[in-house]
Amino acid sequence: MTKIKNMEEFAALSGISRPTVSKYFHDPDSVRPTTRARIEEALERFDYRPNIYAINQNRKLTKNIGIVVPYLADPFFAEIARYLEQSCIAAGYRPSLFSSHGEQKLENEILDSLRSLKPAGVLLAPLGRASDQSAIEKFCADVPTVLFDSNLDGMGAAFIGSDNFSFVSQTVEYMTRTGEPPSFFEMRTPANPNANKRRIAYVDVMERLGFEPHIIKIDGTGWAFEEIGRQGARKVLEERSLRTDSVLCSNDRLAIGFLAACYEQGIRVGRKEDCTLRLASNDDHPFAKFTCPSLTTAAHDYDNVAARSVETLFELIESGGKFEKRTETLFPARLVLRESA
Amino acid sequence: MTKIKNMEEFAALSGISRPTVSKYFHDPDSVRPTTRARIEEALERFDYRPNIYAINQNRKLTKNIGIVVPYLADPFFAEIARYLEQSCIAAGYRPSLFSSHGEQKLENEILDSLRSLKPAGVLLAPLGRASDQSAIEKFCADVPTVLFDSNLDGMGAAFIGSDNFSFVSQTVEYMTRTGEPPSFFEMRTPANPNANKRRIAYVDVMERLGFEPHIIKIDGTGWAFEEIGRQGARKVLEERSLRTDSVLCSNDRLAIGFLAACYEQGIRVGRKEDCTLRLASNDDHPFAKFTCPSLTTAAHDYDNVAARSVETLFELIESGGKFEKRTETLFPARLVLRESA
DNA sequence: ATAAAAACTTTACGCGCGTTAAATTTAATG
DNA sequence: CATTAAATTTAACGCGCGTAAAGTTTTTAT
Repeated sequence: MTKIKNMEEFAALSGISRPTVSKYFHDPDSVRPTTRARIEEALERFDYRPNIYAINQNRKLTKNIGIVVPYLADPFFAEIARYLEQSCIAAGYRPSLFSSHGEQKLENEILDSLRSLKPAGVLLAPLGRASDQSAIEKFCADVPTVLFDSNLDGMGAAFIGSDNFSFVSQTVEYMTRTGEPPSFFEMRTPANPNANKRRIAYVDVMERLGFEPHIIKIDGTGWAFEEIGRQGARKVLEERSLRTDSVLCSNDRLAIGFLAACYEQGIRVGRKEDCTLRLASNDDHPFAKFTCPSLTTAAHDYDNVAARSVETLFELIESGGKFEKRTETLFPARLVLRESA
Repeated sequence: MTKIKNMEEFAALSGISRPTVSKYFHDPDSVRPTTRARIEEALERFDYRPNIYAINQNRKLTKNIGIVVPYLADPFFAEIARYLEQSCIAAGYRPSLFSSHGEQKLENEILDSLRSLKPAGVLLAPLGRASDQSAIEKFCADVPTVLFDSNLDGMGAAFIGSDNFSFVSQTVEYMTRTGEPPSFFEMRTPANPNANKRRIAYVDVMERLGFEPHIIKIDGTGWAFEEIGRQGARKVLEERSLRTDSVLCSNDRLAIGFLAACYEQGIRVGRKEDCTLRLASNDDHPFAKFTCPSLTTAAHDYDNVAARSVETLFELIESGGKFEKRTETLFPARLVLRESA
């Protein structure tokens, strides 16, 4: 089988002129069906692919899409990234995946290198508090960007995420309905803006239900939430400073640490008779099913968040990179009842 | 500040000729220090970056490196990918990360799209049994590739991974020394070749120590190991077909499922007096620290596997993409004693 | 059948940079 | 200061493809 060097050669072999072949690769539907058939026939015989670099050099708009998540070692982001990737591919784009690994420096570097990729658009889940706001603002001014998961005021052309109020109200109401109203367990300085919204929602819901909110703030920085949660829970349990027999964690990864601490101290968690503590949480982390006991939690609407994010990005790209006004789309949570509460 | 369009313009502004500027970007040390200083000064003032696509169009060897892992939702691979990424960046390369998400079709597509990226080299952790061997073989013939984590006979220029024998012998010996010799718990048709090596090592070590091996094979396919492990453990526990009070799982993700099943059934796991089962495993998964009880396991030498992988790839690239002969490098495990055994 | 529209071919230029060869400048050496 | 070696400049070509203009063929509509 002959090795094809370039489109010229391939065009000759397929019996179609190069400009038409070029047009075909840009959009197969833009050529006559008979022409298309001939090209695709040749494609089967010769296995030619246009040179990516040459293609993108002259196109104002590449077919690249950048996907940036704050922390890929968190399976939650790995899952959502997977969905985003595949949606992009299905729509004929080339996604590239990046993780900021929790570091501002890295997030900035990624945005920098993304810029030179000249992407058609970017799906960005920012670090949050740790983000370099001005860097992100500048980036969004140059590149059509849709924010997801973690909102930064006014940045990007749109935001798609989960409705933290829905998360917390469902978990709080459930716990209140079936037992004592929960305390709220969170990091003192959370990395993610969702955490702040959840705290506010907790206070709000508790007051609405006529209970006094009780917030437990634990120390620790970084993205090792499980360890932070465990240390914090140990301290709380040892000091016996827990005022309630039910706790709502800000997120599942903290809860995983909390459960580990309980297990260490022989505290049985769950709603069975021999249990002294009920624990619920938010996110429905992929591992929440396998904790001991399994974790009652409010689940993200993964599929909708991901689907709407890419849809929005595609709309943005088609509108030339700008929306009339920034929109924020929030999807409600789904309560997942398991053993822990 | 002026917007710079191309290298011509930037060269003019910096007062250096374009070919020299080009040389600088290829290797800053290849120009005279005074020249370098002038370029870098201009770089500060004007913030210009060469167009990636134009750069790579004419270079036989790009500065791209592909990193492919079988399943990114497994934090183990996310962690190792992070290390690999950063090593590549430090060496002046541009890594791009891909996950096969456990699917052969996707792995093939990744290799295809990687080909058109014309990477200087690729770090590939293949799916294993599910891989399309001939596709990978062809790919490795065209692109300098180093395999890691999961070995495929004769493929790639080198393999770097962990010594499964070291893993299993340490866990088996420890369990034997401190209690009953363990049964071995694994999937009937494991996705990963390491699993086979571990089974063989188990049999080998048991016989060497004078014990009869006992292997429990459970059903299930795919990459949802935790769920497979739980289902399998449930069955074993319900049928009371466990012949020993100690079990060695082929990998941590299965063990996580096993522990969940034990918890459900009220079986206490650990080496304390009230425990009826000891469970150990292999991999030292990022979550192994947070299971209940925490998991005794054999840890990969993450850092060395990752470091050696990139080192080897760089050597490969410098040798022009071919080694005299294929090498296999295996790093021993480190036993991590926790609560489960 | 004829006119108009649509698709295709031919020709040719440009993108931004790699790269090479010859001419020139600068630095290093004795 | 003269001699060499090394670095830089100038000039020019090519990479593979996008794309535009003008001419030709095919399809669709009347």
